[in-house]
Amino acid sequence: MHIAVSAAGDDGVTLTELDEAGRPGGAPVSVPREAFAEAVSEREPGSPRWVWDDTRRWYPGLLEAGVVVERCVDLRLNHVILKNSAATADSELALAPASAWDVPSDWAPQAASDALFELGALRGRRPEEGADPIEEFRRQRSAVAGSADPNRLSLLLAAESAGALIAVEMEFAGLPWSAERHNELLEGLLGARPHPGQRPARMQALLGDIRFALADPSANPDSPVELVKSLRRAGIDVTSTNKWELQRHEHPAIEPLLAYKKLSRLLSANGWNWIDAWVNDGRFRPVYVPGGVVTGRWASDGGGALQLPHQVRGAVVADPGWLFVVADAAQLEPRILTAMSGDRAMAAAGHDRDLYDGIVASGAVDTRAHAKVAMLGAMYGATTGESGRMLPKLERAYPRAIRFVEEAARAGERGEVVSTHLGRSSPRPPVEWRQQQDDAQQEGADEPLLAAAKTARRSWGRFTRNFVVQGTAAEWALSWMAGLRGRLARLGPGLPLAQRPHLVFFLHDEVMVHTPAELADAVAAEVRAAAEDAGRLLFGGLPVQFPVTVATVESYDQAKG
DNA sequence: ACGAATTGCGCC
DNA sequence: AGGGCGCAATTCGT
Repeated sequence: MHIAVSAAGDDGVTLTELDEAGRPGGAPVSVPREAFAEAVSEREPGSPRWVWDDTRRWYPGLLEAGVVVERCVDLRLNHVILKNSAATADSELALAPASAWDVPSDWAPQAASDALFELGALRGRRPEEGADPIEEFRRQRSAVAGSADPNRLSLLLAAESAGALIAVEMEFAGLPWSAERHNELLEGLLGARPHPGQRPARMQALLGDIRFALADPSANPDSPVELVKSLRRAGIDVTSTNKWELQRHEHPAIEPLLAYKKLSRLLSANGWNWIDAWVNDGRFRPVYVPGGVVTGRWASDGGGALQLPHQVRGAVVADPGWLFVVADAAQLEPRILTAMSGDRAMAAAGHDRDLYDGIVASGAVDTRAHAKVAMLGAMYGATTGESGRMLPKLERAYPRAIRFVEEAARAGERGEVVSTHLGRSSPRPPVEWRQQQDDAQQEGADEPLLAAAKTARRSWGRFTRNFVVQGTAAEWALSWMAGLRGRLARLGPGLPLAQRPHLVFFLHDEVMVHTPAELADAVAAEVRAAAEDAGRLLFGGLPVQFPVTVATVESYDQAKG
């Protein structure tokens, strides 16, 4: 059963039962905002699917009232998918002009301070006209029903909506974070916390080494422009200060300089200021943004949640009596490519073992490192270097897989749209791109113009090449996590989220569950089972495995990393 | 002086 | 001539 949730006046909520096609069934029921959570929890035993415009708008309040929602339809996220999908291109929804449903969520993130939250409540609330959730739900059901493969799209929409629930739940629970342990890690690497504007001792010492090695007492590694000048004066022929270029040179200044930059990065991105800004009551609460990346990956807003450096992962510490179950999907993207392309040779290479080892065992390349760089290159569109050299070997052994990504690249170069397995489609190239290609076709187009157009064409091809793999991997990961979420709920039936195993972190192909220690083994089993489910859901009977590595740990740095 | 763009690097 | 991001600090542009 579906129940639509919509705002009624300033401070009420209307609940309307809907049938499968999205038509209203019984009479709508209006309740005051204060009674909303209770009204939802009363319905829970029958587990309806809650249909609402924006999970971030409705769900935080429910969680605070102790209500965990089992299933939902996030109309805004699903709208974006259907609006862009090639599978629903001729639907009423896709053909309609832009509306309130095309505007990104502006509901105040839960992580905002109270003061900001109050401010957000006063402004930034869009008018509701043209945004009737019941009407939108009907349009979405109709678009899916009229597509060539409603099952795949339905799965995608369900997974995306489950992700929206999980994102809010992870913000609600927070990632357990020991500020004390973090401080110890920083002190070990940098020295004691300095006064504002001062360098930590370890960086100050390295600065001395750099200046000595360059024979330049005023060298300033914090300024790329000045640093390039200093390096060139010392006879080091660089044009930029990035790590890649610096590493190629042999000079006593290079090593301390790279060490300095590494520490400088740690200090500015995840140093003491970061702790002050982001850790409260032993929890790090970033804002996750489902669907924040065009490929369907999540993005995050604030705190750099999806870029936590390995250096500080030791500060992610489970509560006393609790543990983390950390799991990641092994070689996810190559396996996704294997399944999408139906490459049986590659499926065999990855059967019951590390896929890269299997590629070596097949004789295609000589080392695991070569297999890995060649596969990544194939999926990213590398043409030069080691990766480019390995590619022909890979293509001889696995022609179907390699041709699959090549096809996606050629389509992009022609300006076409490509789609993931479940039907999320790539954006069309920007109008300037189209214009540039057209200009290059004109008679008398000069050489620089032709070259620039070709560069842009290849670049868009690399994007579409990667889109199909990265996007389908995101679909698998969402399905995995959504299934795991349901399984975790059954490990602690009726318990509030924070008192039973719950997800606390998600990083593209990796999940982390915070669990009472005695349930850790059960959680690990659910993680594996959910991964098997995800493979079956997306690819049915194809003989492609999606193994996961699972570690039960007290702190994040103990997971393989 | 200020906002926009760039650089550099962290994650997958 | 290698895909997708977010963030801080520097540098550019007006």
